[in-house]
Amino acid sequence: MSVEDKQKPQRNDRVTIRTVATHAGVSVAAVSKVMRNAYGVSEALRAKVTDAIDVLGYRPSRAARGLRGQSFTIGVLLIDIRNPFLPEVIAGVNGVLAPSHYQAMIGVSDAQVQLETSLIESMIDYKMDGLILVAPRLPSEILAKFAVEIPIVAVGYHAAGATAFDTVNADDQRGAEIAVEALLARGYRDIEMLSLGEREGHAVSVVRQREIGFRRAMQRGGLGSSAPIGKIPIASPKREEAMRKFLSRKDRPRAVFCWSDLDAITLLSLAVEMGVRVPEDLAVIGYDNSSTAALGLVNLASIDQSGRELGQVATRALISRIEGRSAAEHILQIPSLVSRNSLAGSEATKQG
Amino acid sequence: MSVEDKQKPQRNDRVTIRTVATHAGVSVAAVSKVMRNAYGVSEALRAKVTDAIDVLGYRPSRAARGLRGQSFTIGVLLIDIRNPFLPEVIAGVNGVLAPSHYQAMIGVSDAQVQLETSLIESMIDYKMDGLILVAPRLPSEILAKFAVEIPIVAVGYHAAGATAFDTVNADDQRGAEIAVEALLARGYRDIEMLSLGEREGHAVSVVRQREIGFRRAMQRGGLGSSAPIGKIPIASPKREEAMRKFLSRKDRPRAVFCWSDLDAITLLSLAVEMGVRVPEDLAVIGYDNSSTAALGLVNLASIDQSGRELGQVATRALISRIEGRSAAEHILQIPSLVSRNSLAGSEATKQG
DNA sequence: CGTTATATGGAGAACGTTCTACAAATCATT
DNA sequence: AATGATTTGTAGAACGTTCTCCATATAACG
Repeated sequence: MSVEDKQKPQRNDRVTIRTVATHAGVSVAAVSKVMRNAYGVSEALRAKVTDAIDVLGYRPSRAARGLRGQSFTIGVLLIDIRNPFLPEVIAGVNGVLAPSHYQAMIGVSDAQVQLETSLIESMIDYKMDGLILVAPRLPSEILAKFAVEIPIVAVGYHAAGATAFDTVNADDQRGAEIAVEALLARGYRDIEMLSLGEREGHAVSVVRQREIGFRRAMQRGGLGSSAPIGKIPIASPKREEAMRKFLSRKDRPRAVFCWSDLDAITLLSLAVEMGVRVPEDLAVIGYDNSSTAALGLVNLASIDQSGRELGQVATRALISRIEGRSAAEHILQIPSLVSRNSLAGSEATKQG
Repeated sequence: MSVEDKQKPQRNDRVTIRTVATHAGVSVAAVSKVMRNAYGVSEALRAKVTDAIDVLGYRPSRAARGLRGQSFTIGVLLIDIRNPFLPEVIAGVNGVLAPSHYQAMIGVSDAQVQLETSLIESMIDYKMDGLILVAPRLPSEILAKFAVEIPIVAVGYHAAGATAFDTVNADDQRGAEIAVEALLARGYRDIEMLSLGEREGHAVSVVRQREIGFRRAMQRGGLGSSAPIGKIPIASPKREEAMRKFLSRKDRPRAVFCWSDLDAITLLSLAVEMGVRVPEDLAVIGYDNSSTAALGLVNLASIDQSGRELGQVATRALISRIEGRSAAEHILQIPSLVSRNSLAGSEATKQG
C-alpha cells in the first residue's frame, strides 16, 4: 500500500511540456514555440512560459525531441579510447559544443568494424543531429550510405573525393615529409619507417598517407631506392617482438620514423632495455605529440597534428552541415615538428 | 524538381515497424512482440516477421523506444578523458555489454559540476536504462535524487551509506596502506604523501580515502606523529611549480606516495631534470598502474586497482539493478602493488 | 468604419515504438 | 456438444515532443 503510494508519485512527477502549459495557462504549442524560440510569441507569453519552466524545472525529453525533430546531440565515434591522441580531439569537440545547445555522446568501437557499424546505426536511430567519426575503419562507400541519413564528418580519414560527407585531417603526407626532412637536415641518411601492418590500416587511413609522405620525401632526398618501411603488428606480444627484432638487427638504420607515438614510445623503452642509445645510436621521431612524448623522461620528438584543433574544426564543419550546407568540405591542417632529445644535435654526421 | 524527387525517397524510406508489419502481413503489435520476444507468438508468426526484418533491414528507432519503454542504452559519465585509468574502465564496461543487447554511450564532463549535471540530465532525458558514473563530483544527495529517476552505479566514489544507488570501488584506503607498507618493509621511514588540493577532491573521492589509508598505515608503523600530506594543484603551471618546490626542499623525504600515476610520472620526469635520483635519492609509488607507468623508461611502482575489473563489476551491478534489484550494493575490490624500479632494492636503510 | 495585413495563440496530426485489453481461434475436459 | 481454459493475434491508446495549418485579435490604411 504505502509502497505503491511511494512509487506512483515518482512515476507521475515527470514535468512534461503539458505540465508547463497548464501551469502557465497556455497551450502546449505555445510552450513549444518558446522552447524553439520560433516566430510569433509575445513578450508576455514568453515571460509566462519561462517562469513556469523555471518554477517547475522543466527539461524537454530528448527521446521525444528525437522522434519528431532535432535531438541536439551529436555523436562521436572513437576507434580506440587508449590512444592519447583521441582525448585531444574530444576536448576540441567539447570546447566548441560547450557554448551551444548541442551535446556530445561518445561511442567506442575498439577498432571492430562490426561494433563500429552498430554504433553508427544506433546514433542514427537515436536521431542524433550529426556524427563525427574519428579514424573510422568502414570503407568510404559505406560511410557515404550512412551520410544520406545523417550529416557526417570524418576525422583522420583520407577520402578527399567523398561528396556525401566532410573530412578533416592533418596533412599526414606532409607530416611524414617534415619528419624525414628534419632527419635529413641533421645529416641522417640511413632512415627507416616503422608502420602498421596492412591488416590494421586501410587504404584511406592516416598510416598509409604517412607512408606515402615518407617515400616521397626520401625520394626527394635522393634516397628513393632505399626507403624501407617496416610493419609492426598492433597486438601486444607480437608487437614488442617485432620491435626487439628491429632493434637487434645488424643493419639497423641510424634513424627511425614511427607512424605513432604509441609505437615510438614503446620503441624508446625497449631501446633503453637493450642498451641502444637514443639518439646516439638511433634517432627516433614519433607522430601525434602525445603528452607522454613531452615528458622529460621520454623526450620524444614528434609530429604535432593538434588533435584539439582537428576536433574543433570538425565540430564547426558538422554544425554548418547540420544547418544546411550540402557541398562536401575537405579540410587539411598543416602539422609541425616538435623537436626533442630523441632527435638531438647534429651528431649523425659520422655515418657513411 | 529533380532535387525534390531526390529528397523525398530519402525521407520516406525509413523502415519502421509498420513497414515490417505490412510486408509480413501481420499487425504492428505482432512485430513488436517478436522484437521484445514477448509471450504469445507462434513459430509461424515469428518466422514471417524475422524474415521480413531481414529482408527490409529493419532497425527499431531508439528514440521511439526510449519514449515508450527501454532504450537499451546505458550512459557512462567520465570525469576526465585524459586520465589513463578511465579507458580501462570503459574497456571493462564494453566487454560486459558486448554480448548483450545493451550499448554504452559516453559523456565527458571535464570535471565541471555544471556539465556533469547537464550530461546526467540528458542521459535521463534520453530515457537511457541506467548510468555508470565514474568519479562523479556531485554530492551524494544529488546523486540520490537522480537515482529515483534512473538506476545508478557510481565508480570511484565512496558513499557506502547510500541506499539509492550502488557503488563499486577499489579499496582506496587499503591501497594506500599497501603502498606505505611496501615502503616500510624496504626500510623507509621518512615518507610523505603527495595528494590533491582540497578544492579538487571532495569528501567521498578516492583521494581522501587514500589519505586516510596513508595516515592509518603510518600510524601503525609508528610514524603517526609525522605523516605529512602535501597538496599538489591540478592545473598546469602551478602543478609543476609545486612539484619542483617539493623536489628542491631541504627536508625532502626519502620516499613519496603519489595519489595518482599522473602526478607520480610528472614527478619522476622533473626529478630526472633536477638531478634527483630515483630510487636512490627518492623512492616513488604511484596509483593506478597506468600503461605509462609500465614503460621501461618510466618504471614506476604503482598500486593496481584494475579499472577494467571495476568497469565489469559496475556494469554487472547496473544490469542487475535495471532488472529489478532495489537494495543498494557497495562493492569493494582489493588493490595490489606492482613493484618496479622507482621503489627498487632495500637501499633505504642508510637513513636515520 | 470597413477592409486588409500582420501579429499572436491554439488544435491536432504526426513521429515509431510499447503494452494493455480484448477478440478470435484452438485445445481440453466433461 | 457444451463449456472452460489456453494460445495466438490485433486495435488503439499512450509516450512527449514538433510543426503545419487555422482562428482570432490587433494594427494599418484608405
